[in-house]
Amino acid sequence: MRGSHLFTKTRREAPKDEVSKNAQLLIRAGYIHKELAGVYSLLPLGLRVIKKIEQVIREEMEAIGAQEGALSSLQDPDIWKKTDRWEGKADDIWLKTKLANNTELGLAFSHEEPWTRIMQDHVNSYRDLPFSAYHFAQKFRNELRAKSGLMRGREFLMKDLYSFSKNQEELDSFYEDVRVAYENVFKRVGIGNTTYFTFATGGVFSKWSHEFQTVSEAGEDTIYIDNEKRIAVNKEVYTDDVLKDLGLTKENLIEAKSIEVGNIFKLGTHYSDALGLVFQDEDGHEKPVVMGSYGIGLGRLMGTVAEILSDEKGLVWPESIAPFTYHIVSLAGGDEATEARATSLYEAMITRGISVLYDDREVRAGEKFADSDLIGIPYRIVVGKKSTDDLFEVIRRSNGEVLSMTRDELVGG
RNA sequence: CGGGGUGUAGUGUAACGGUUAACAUGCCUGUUUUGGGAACAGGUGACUCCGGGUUCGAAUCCCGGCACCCCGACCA
Repeated sequence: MRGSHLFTKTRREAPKDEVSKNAQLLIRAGYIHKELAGVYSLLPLGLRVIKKIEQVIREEMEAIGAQEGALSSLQDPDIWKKTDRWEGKADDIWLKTKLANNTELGLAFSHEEPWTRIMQDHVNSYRDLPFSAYHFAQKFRNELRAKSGLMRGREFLMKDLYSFSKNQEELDSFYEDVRVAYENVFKRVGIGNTTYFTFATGGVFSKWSHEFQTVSEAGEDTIYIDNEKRIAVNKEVYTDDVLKDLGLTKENLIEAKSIEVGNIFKLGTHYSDALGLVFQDEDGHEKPVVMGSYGIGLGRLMGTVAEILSDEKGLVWPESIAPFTYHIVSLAGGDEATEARATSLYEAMITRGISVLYDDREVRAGEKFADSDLIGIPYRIVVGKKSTDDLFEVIRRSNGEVLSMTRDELVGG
């Protein structure tokens, strides 16, 4: 991608209606556009990051055998009535709409019901179990108060995974697989060492649910961390009984604000009972499928990385989810030989399929550096009159380290 | 949903109830410049959120609405 073709522009100042660091930086750098409170559109750079995050998650989901589908956002009220999530308390969260003939529809705020119903068509025997399915889908929630940029929105992309098992043991086993997969995801996107496996409110079928909480002042949750055991307890279940149960002592716990970047939850047979998702077991008896659900909000995750891995100059993406790996900054300033050198490097890298943004704009060095810092691509290759055809100055965005790399090293050949 | 706050060029800000709504930045022209947001000159860009009202006169005061931000409540 050539910088001169990229339609987004950077801004010196953030719009005054954004207070959160994640939204300020992502808007200033041209990753996202705010449509409404709690509703953001993705611009080319932002979409690249989201796609990268999506791919990291996809790889970890495939690694535990989950199968990808894609369910609709428009929802049939019938199945939600069966689980008592169409009216009453759920009214607070739904965004509902109507067809021309006045039929009511909902915009999905989650997908337990539709996934469960789909499985009625495909699950008959114990031989069909266990398995798991996931998708990346927009969620719509009528948040009373959207806030903190990408942290709490009314429309957002979420990966949700559902598991279908014969019994509790199978569910427990898969649940553990997901825990490991989630830890891998958070490690890979660069927030592994500040993210804690956290005990939180459970449900009817399990004592706890678990959250993955990333320590950050931008978070809305409060957790108590045991750094030795690398686990935490959400404030909502922070009681003497719970601590005793978990073998934790107050003296070893540190209170911290945190962002919930993932949640895993044992559903038991709540949804399968309500919607009649059953299978015939070896013994000939009909039994409800035992389920689990597991979610990661992609936009929130992008926002969390923006919050945590940024500095006063701008964003700092880890290679795993950066929109580009390299940022060639050409300081030709009208010097044809320099420009040719930069362009030649760019074209060679593109030919090799290397992810590179080439700032070929005719602006001054200072502006290019400032923009490059703000956009936060991991490696900046500075091509100026000082560089030669073979040796390039490469600066690591995360720590400012200056590397000297040959053309062959950069082009990979 | 309760409480508080804010709406003025694309963006950030200013303007006592009183000329043609100002400054910075952005954008356009030109000259010069070219390794950390350059300089100069000229230009472009606003029914001051919407609707009423008070007044000789409203960006400014009052009423209603809408939007946005913050705190709280809420968040399978």
